[in-house]
Amino acid sequence: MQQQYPFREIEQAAQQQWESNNTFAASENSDKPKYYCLSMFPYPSGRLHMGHVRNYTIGDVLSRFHRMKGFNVMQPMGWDAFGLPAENAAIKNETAPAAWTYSNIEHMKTQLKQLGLAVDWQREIATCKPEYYRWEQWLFTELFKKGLIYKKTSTVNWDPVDQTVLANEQVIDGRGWRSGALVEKRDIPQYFMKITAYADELLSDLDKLDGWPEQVKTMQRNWIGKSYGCEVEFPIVGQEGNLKVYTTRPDTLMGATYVAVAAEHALATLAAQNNPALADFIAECKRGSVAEADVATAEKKGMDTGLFVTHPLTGEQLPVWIANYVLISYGEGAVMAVPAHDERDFEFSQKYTLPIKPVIVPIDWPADDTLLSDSLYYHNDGSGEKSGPVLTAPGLELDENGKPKRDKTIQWATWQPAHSQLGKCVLSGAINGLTSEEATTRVAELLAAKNLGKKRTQYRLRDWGISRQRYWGCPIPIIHCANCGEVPVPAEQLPVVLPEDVVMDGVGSPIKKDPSFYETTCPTCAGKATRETDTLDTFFESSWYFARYASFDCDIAMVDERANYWLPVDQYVGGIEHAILHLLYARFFNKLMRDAGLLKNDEPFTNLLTQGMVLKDGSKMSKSKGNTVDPQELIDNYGADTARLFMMFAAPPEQSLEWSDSGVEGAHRFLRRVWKAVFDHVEQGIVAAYTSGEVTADLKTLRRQLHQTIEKVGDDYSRRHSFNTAISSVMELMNALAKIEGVDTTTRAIRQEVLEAVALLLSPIVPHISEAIWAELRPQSAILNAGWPQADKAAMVQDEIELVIQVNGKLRGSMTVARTTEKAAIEQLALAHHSVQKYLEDGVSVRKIIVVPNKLVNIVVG
RNA sequence: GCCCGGGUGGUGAAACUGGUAGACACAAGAGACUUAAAAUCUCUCGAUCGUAAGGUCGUGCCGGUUCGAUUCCGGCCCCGGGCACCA
Repeated sequence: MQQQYPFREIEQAAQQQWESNNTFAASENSDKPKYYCLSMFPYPSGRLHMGHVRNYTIGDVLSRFHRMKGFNVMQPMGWDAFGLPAENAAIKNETAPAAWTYSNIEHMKTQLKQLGLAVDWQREIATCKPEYYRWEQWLFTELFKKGLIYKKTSTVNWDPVDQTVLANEQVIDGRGWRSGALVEKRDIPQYFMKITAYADELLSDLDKLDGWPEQVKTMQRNWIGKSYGCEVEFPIVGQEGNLKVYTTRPDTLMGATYVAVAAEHALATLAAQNNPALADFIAECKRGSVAEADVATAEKKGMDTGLFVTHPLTGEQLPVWIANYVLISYGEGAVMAVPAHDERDFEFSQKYTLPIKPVIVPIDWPADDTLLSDSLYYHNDGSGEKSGPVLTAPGLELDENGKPKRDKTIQWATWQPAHSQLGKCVLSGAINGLTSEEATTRVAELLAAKNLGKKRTQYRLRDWGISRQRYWGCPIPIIHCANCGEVPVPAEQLPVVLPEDVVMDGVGSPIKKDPSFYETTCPTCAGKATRETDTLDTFFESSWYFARYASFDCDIAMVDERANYWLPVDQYVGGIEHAILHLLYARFFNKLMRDAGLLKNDEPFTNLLTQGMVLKDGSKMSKSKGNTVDPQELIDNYGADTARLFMMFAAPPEQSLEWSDSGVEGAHRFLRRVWKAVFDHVEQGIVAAYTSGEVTADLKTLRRQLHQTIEKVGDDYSRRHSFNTAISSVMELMNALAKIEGVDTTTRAIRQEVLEAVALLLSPIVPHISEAIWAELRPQSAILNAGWPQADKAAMVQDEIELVIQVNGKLRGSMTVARTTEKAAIEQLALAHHSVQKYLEDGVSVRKIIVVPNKLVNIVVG
């Protein structure tokens, strides 16, 4: 054994052996329970970054741990290979996106192998290869035939100078990133997937996902956003037809003081026909990006259309406004505005001095008939502090200005109706006195009687637009025929292959300018026809790759029976940034594939671990911030085991991780200490690990710690995913071992026992060094066959325990008692304890004694 | 703006079910070894008062519940993730 820790040699040797023996090849023919461990596949951007190292180390630790626990493990790897960066790189470097992508994959694959991942590389897939995307083209045609994919117009960011569609990311402060031109919204026809048809199941099945973080499920629930409300129709004054709105608060209908429509709404277009000022305003609203964050943070602006609608219940005429805070894509693209009970409507009404009419009060307010009409009080206290309107009832105390006193004892004077809580209806005619819940039902009935509305369930979730006007993506398998319309490409003509040998000039997609791609014949009538030249959203590829790994080499179907062996994925690991979109789309695809008879499971991922980001100097490592650390240097200088150990030790996996050069040094130092401890032991000759016999108290304590550590580390790996504390407890064990100096037979046998266990406990995290030291400790056996160590329960038993003594909850001392000491005896010992005595003087009496078993005694005096 | 997280020493963090705040590391300081340096090893290390014993304060801020709160509740501040065409 070498005295110095030879990490390069060790790592190379181990990796070569794993590769030549196909050590981590997964097979469906096993008696063991299966464990499918999947990490989110990387986009082949060129080089591995620290986020990859963290993600894949977590996945590898879980894979290797489960392998040791006796599972039939599959851990695959592949490439999310289509996407925008390849086009940008192609324009910049004058290379084809395909060539750039393939060379990146080559390099990154080498890097991943240097990390020592227990991956089954036979199953590698790249989504840009026809043998992968032909199957999603096939699924597309099937879903198209079923009506689950359809075409409609929708809005994109348009760069009027570059004449191109921009991704949200490419819009900076409302301008195109290359041209600097003001971006416009433009409507173009696109394909959509009917994810809303699965909204209910996507929502309700979240309850089955016990292995998912609660925060992710909450985010998905809110994203789907099921709401129960009402559609309400407002007849348009002087014209045929009604303006339809959707509201979640029908109980506030009597408080509506205007209606607002989105700039894209048909009524807005109509009103602008003979009104240039309005047309200008609509044009202004259509500037800027389509991103919801931009729309929602924009200053609230609006303009009166001059049109009026009739309130469906009161007959009152309400003005119609165009407002930039109304989203065309949600509900009906129009809202009834109730400034008294909606924050946004309130802000808008303040700005444009529209009336505010409070109609909801807390349940225990006086009955409506005691409210006088002049008791309605619009409040703006002039303090500059934002304040809603305040309702006041007779009998309330008013100050010298006639305003209700802001006094805590008079609840109403400080209650601001603009906060949107539920309550009881007042000043509301036919629904006076009803609770919000009762009013909701009653309003629906009243509207239904007039044929001007009804109850409706609404989702925030929208259908998924999948068309992209870009080159480097999967071609949409549709043929446009003048006679037959949109014809899906027949299965036997798939795949529609994306030409890879192209030149990117930065103006539009090469296939849109390539007749040899788009000119074709109609599969139905054989007449001249053109291919669709849009490509699919890259989320399409990443929505089903988890199934393809099981059937990676199947060339007759999208997936085969092996998918039903491996799925669902037992453990999915990836960044928290994918909590909504990717994970929702993948769940959706799983259900689509199930309903197409391809899969049996309802949900794709049983357990989910969302890993935090890698930061440096408090912010995310990224090229643009110039704060990246190249993992390659780390691997070259310290080895993969150090990189892995540091990543797992620096923070729990779900939290963000702060990069630290000296932390890496520390991780490396620990591995050297482990190596040295084994070297020193082995130098004197290896022995059989301790099994039984008399031991000294110190050795007994060491063995107790050893077996407690085995138990804890197993729990940390499996239940808690708390790799950092697993490592720290092994460090503590090594520190304890270092204090034991004896060289007698028993001590050496116990040292052997500890070191063997340390190799096993650390092996999921640092597999190379663990394998090497195991080979020294047990020359005739392989660590990969050793399995997870068993904790010896008998060795873990503690005869004496330390109890903390508190007086009034403050720490005053501690005492050691036998484990079996009775509660009463503990109380007496605590009262008699010297640290307690001075708190019992001066006639204070003991009021209560609380004994928390194995923890503490708290004496309450007073 | 909306939804979801997070905030603990000089730093990364630990405290798992309301029960000893700061385990384990990093950095720093002191010492040992060495011709010297590196490496390694030993000790100190939240703030504050005290010669010491010991006391007081302390987990973003304000308030509450409790014998006891980093942990539960209410309100606020700051930082991060997502917002449907970045992946």
